[in-house]
Parts: sequence; C-alpha cells; structure tokens
Amino acid sequence: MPELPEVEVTRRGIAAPLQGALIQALHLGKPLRWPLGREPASFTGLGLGLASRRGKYIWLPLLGSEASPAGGLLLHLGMSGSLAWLPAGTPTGPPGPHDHFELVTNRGHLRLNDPRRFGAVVYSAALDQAPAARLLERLGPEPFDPALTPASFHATLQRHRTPVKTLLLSGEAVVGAGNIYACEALFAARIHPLQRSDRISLPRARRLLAALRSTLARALQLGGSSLRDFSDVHGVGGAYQAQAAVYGRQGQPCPNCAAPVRRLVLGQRSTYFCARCQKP
DNA sequence: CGGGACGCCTGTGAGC
DNA sequence: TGCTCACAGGCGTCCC
Repeated sequence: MPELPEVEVTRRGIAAPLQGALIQALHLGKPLRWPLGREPASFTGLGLGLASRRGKYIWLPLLGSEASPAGGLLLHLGMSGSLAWLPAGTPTGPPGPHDHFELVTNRGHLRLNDPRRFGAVVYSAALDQAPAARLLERLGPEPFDPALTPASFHATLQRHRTPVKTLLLSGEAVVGAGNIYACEALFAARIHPLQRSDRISLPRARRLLAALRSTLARALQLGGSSLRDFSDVHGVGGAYQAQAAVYGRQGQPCPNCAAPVRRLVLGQRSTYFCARCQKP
C-alpha cells in the first residue's frame, strides 16, 4: 500500500505528537515481518524523539532517561499497514485484530494496523548499526535530494538492462516509487514501462526524474492514495488515487489521447500504461 | 554479478 | 448465497 507519499504523510502525522512523549507500555499483537528484537517491557520509561524517514521506512528515535541516545524503532508499513494516533483523553477501544503493535505514551496511543503483516517494527541501537543499517544500506537516493541530478540518475539507468519500470521499483536509482507512482511517473514522462533502462537517453532520463518528482510531490500534497484502506494517522484518506491517469484504469480512456489504458504484468506486478502516449 | 521469481499473509471483489 | 480464484500499495532472499 504505502509508497513514499503515504509514508511521509504518516511520518508528518506522528512527528509532533510523539516528540517528547514518554513510553508507558509497548504491546505486540501477531508477529510482523521480523521480530522486534528487544523485550517489550524494556521500553517503558523511554522518551521519543523526532520521527524521520528514509525511503519507505520511518525511524522513531528513543531517548534514554538521561537524554542520551537509546537507539530507536524502525517501522515499515509493508503492503497494508497504517498508523493511527489516538490522543490521550479521547475514547480508545481495545486494539483490533490487525493492530499488531501499540505504543502507549503519556500523550496517547500509537497503533500499527496491518492486515497482511508484511510490515515491520524493529529495534535498532542506532541507524547506522544492524539491523537498521542492513535494511537501509541498499536504498538509492531520496527523490528530492539535490544531489540526485539528471546526470547521476541517467548514469544509474545506464548500469542496468532491466525494464525501466522494474528499475524504478527496485529503488536503486531513486527510492519512493511503488507500483502506483512508477506507473504514473512513466506515463507523465511518456516512457514505455518495458523500455530497457540502459537505452534511455539523458534528455528522457531528465524528463523521467522530473515526472517522478512532480508525481510524488502531487501525491504528497493530496495526502497520498487510498485505494483500499490507507489513511493518515487521524483516519483520513488521501485523494491522489482519483487523479491517477493510468493506474488501475485498464480499458478506460487515456486522459491524454483517449486510447484505452493497457495492462501488462512485469515482475509479477500489474503495470498500466498508454501504448499510444508511452513509447519505448 | 545481474536479473527474475518466490514467499511472506489476509482481505476483497469478480465470476460461476 | 456461497464457493473458488485472481489479485492487492513491498521487499528480502534464493536460485539461475
């Protein structure tokens, strides 16, 4: 479910309420993708720092009792995860059957709801130590990092012969695009998803990077996509999916040329595109 | 080494 | 109505 815009919307929603909050309890439900890696009871009394994001991971720093760093929690929402923030004082029912992680703090409850349980919450002593470092080390550049330039992006594309859409999903050239935004960015850049990565010229690479950035920025502005169940930490859904030009619109007219949107399967993922507008 | 397929889970919607 | 099947926003791991 959550791609970079949804994860960033989530991070923004929890950052202010959690910063400086004190953990009173940590509860686990059914197992997520990986074990937490630390005894839940040992988190009681720790403070929380400012949540940050890398790719589709959220890093929640923990503060020791004497304000010394105490590691943090690395969160991933997987395919079907979302976080809910329930401020103290509001009626809070018991955790639901898909609430598999809960932080009880003096300011409220943070719950991770994830029906498919592809998500994860993992303790790490530091961002640059295992297990966090191992999970983050292979991530490509952030889409809005100024160090990511058309030239450097193009250079990464040149190193692979795989279809460009597959490369976008791998996160090696740039992180953040999942299946929806990879399809949408390729449409906006008028590049065919099957186009071999190393055959993309510098001008087209420039166009793709610009399309990716504007697609992600637009989605962020609209609160992300809520195809099924994604919502922000207050339970409000995003609006981007109504703007999707091709994703999930097989057979419907291309908004640009009215040719029917087509679907193909690439790397076991549905891929939507306009065969008339998107050339190899 | 790069590239591609698998598997982790549960829910939902379409088709019969 | 109820069953079966395809498919769903991700990604680490394994195999070729």
